[in-house]
Amino acid sequence: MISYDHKKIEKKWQSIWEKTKAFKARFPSRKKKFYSLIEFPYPSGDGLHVGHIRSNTAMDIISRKRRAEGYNVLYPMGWDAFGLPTENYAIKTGIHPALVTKQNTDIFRKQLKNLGFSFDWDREINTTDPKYYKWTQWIFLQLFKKGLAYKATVPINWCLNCKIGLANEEVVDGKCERCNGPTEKRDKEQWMLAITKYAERLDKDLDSVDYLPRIKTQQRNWIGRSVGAEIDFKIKGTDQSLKVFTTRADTLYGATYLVIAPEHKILNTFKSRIDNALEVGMYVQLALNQNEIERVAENKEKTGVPLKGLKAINPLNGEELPIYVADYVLSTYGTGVIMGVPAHDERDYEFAQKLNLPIREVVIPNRIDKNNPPRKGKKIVERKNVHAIVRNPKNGKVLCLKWKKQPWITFPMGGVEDGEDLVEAARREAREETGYTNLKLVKVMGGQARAEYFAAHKNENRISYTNAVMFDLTDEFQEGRSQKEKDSYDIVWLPKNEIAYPKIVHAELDIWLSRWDKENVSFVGDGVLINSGKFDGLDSEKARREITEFVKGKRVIKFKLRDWVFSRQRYWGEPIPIINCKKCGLLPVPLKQLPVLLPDVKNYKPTDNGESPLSNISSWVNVNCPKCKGKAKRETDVMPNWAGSSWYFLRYTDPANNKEFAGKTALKYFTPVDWYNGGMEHTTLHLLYSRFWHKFLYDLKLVPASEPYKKRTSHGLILAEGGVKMSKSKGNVINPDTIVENVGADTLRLYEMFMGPFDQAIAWNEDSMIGCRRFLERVIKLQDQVTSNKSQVTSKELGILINQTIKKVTDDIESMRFNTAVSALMILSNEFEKREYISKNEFETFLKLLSPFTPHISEELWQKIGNKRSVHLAKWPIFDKKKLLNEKVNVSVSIDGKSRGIVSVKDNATEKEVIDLARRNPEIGKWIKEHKKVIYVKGKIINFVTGK
RNA sequence: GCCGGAGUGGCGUAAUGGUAGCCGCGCACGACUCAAAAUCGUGUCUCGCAAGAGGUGUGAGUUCAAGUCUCACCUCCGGCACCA
Repeated sequence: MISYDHKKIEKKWQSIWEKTKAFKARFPSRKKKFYSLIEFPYPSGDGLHVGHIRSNTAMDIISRKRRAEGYNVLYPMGWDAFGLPTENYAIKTGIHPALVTKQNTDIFRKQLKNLGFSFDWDREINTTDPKYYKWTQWIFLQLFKKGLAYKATVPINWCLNCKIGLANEEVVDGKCERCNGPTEKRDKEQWMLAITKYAERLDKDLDSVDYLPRIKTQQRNWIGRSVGAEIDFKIKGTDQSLKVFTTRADTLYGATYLVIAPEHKILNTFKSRIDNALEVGMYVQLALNQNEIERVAENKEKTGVPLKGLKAINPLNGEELPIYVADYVLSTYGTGVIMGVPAHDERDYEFAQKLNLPIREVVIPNRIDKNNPPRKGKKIVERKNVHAIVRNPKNGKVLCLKWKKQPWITFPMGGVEDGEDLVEAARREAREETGYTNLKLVKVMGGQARAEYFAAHKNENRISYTNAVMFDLTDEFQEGRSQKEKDSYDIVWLPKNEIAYPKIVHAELDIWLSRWDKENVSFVGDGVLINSGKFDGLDSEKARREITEFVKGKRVIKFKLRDWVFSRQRYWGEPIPIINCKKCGLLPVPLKQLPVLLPDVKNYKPTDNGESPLSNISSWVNVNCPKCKGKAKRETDVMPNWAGSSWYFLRYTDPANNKEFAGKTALKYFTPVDWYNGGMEHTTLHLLYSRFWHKFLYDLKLVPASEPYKKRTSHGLILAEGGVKMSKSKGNVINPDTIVENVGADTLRLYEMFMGPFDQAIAWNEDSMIGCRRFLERVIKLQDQVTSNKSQVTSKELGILINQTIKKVTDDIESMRFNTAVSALMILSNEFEKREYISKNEFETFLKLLSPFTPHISEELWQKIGNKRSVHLAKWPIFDKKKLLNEKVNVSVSIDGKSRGIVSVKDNATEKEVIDLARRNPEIGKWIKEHKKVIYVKGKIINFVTGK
């Protein structure tokens, strides 16, 4: 009986790998490189948890596979150790954050080593190491010298608990991301990084990288690129104008007012001309005093006041428009002025409703009939129509006409005469066509819809402008219908869920459906212009161009992305290497003096006035100006913890360099990162920030590629049992140590890969893990069956299964379908178990495929069956394309798509052979009677179609 | 509201448009055992004694054939959210 002593095996191999430096990335090297990366952890006091391991194991598998494929792999690890939890712990305990960091990283390192990850530990880095942050500071100074790091007084998010300024990204639902406490807006002088200067490239270059689509989408949403126009509206009686940013220049005829943000400067410039300046002033005061939470409060009603005495001129038609100030317009986006188009913007609609402003529809949706599209060269006739949508409130069914001569179902409908009332026209059509007369008006379903189609009976193309009117039946009384109507169609009542295209043939149907249950709201989509003078009939896209040009507007691109607030009034971060001299201004610390070291302090608490604790250390703060040698002060703000992680992957390529952040040749060889896996939560912060820094360094010609990561993938969260997030406060965090102790690292790794699709969130379930442990125990037992006796070599079928498994595991690892790769290995192992003997060769192939998942046990067995060199030096197996399929295949026999059994045939069997075989099989043959048609897909299925 | 993603046994999940439920957990029965655990074997979607019928969130559609493709809807998860 062979036992599985995981502790002994895992310890043994971990120490051998460490001694032999088995996973060292060589440099220089003639081999092709592969750089695989995972996010370096923040070494919190809680230690590693099982969530970390999912990403680590996945990239470990890929790294090990790449090595077996002959690559020189760089798979590094380090510590992102600056940050608030450590600092808060220091405040509480008085222990120096550096010491806390040291303790925590020691724990993390040990935990990671116990899991057998193939990191190159010689390249370990730590962002809090002065030898590292020297270069973080150096890069900051390059940004400063290029004008991309600047100081500005900005309203920042201020956390009342942490007493710290937060970036927009660190505020979640108006609350501090870390402590969940309330935040408010405060004006403060802050260091900023001009990431917006790179917005266009950060957006566009996403085309050139291989990121998961959802990652790209999320970044694009965050960057928020939108193309629009800036259009000047003259202020009546002055030589000044208001610049409006809009993405909907096509709706310019529908503008019925302008709105400016409360911060807008014309409020001061034209104060004397505003008749109700007092009222306006009070409104603005109120708006500016709101904090973030109040301003974004849900369902907040729109408010605003007019600027009496000021009028703007619509440049398109010369119309005079009132000007309002309202807090729903943001000063920080666009120009801080919008044109109000209530018919085509929901917010404007809401505002207009509230303040009784006119609503003018200028764009209507357009549909081209799929069944009868317009034909070329036919004359075009325009018509005005109405659809009557009649519901029976008793059963929710809808009144329809089933046409006798056409395969149509329609609503009651007809033309509308000029000047005829819509509702009356709809009533008339319903009565004439169906006989129902007792109808209660529910609503007119929004504005018109336009449709283009070919009217065959008149041989002409039509453009229809249709309104829909909705009624409820008050009773089921029905008048008689004319014979003509009776001959034309039957009356049918259809349930709501059957009101769908193409059963109902109206091209406009989707428009009515979208308005079915909604109150009258504005139409915000693109369509065709009406009520727009000479632009009538143009589609939105064309109209945007032509109208913008006509009013001499400028095409502009705007972004939601804002510059990055880079200051923190804290201790545990990289000091910003700037000296402030009253005479000479802001100066960079001379390069020779880098790094600016963090001084020792007694108290890590921020000061009461919100300054960094560093500001209390006069011996550190007071320096001589590097230029005039006069008295000057150091900058006391430190960097956010996103700083160190914005370039750490570059440092791994050359971690000990003390002349540069990394040597050119090492960078050239190792970067860009080939494959970066990490959490979705970093998509809009770390991932975007590091792309920005990297592009900046690329512009300075300091890195060889414009994008840092060729490929980015993401793992799903591991949740606690019950599907909730793991968190310390809930006490449901699973620590890997006990699992490694009880069942071993290999089992834990295997289970995390097997538990479900890698990219999906999944709940931890310790009971299921036992299956992975059992599998490994059975794999160990297989060694007894291994024979090197050639005459006992196993069957052809097994050879095919092995070949299929090589292909499956190889492909699945590449696409991160680890769960199915493990499943394939289990299937092969089950097959092995059934046999008396397994050839050494076959078992070796199996071990090689298994080794990236469970490296310790694979090494052990590899050695046991007589190999001297490590399994990680063995070549990755290659499958033989010709040996993937059996000669005999199972063909499924079905009658009318219903499966009735299988027959086993040669893979190239003809249809006739298969039919014969199927007929002869009594279980299947009894089903095969008359059939009109046979569908035979070689090697897969044969289907008899009876045509019933 | 907008943008992503997902809905399949008791559970985690698997299925190039071609026998739905592979692999694993759990459960049941059997073997081993004085007994239990472990291990091994057999079975395990639902209804039905059976023959058979039904079945992948709902409703339509395309197809010889739909978990898979199309349209509409419902539910859940993630992200964004007055960005004009």
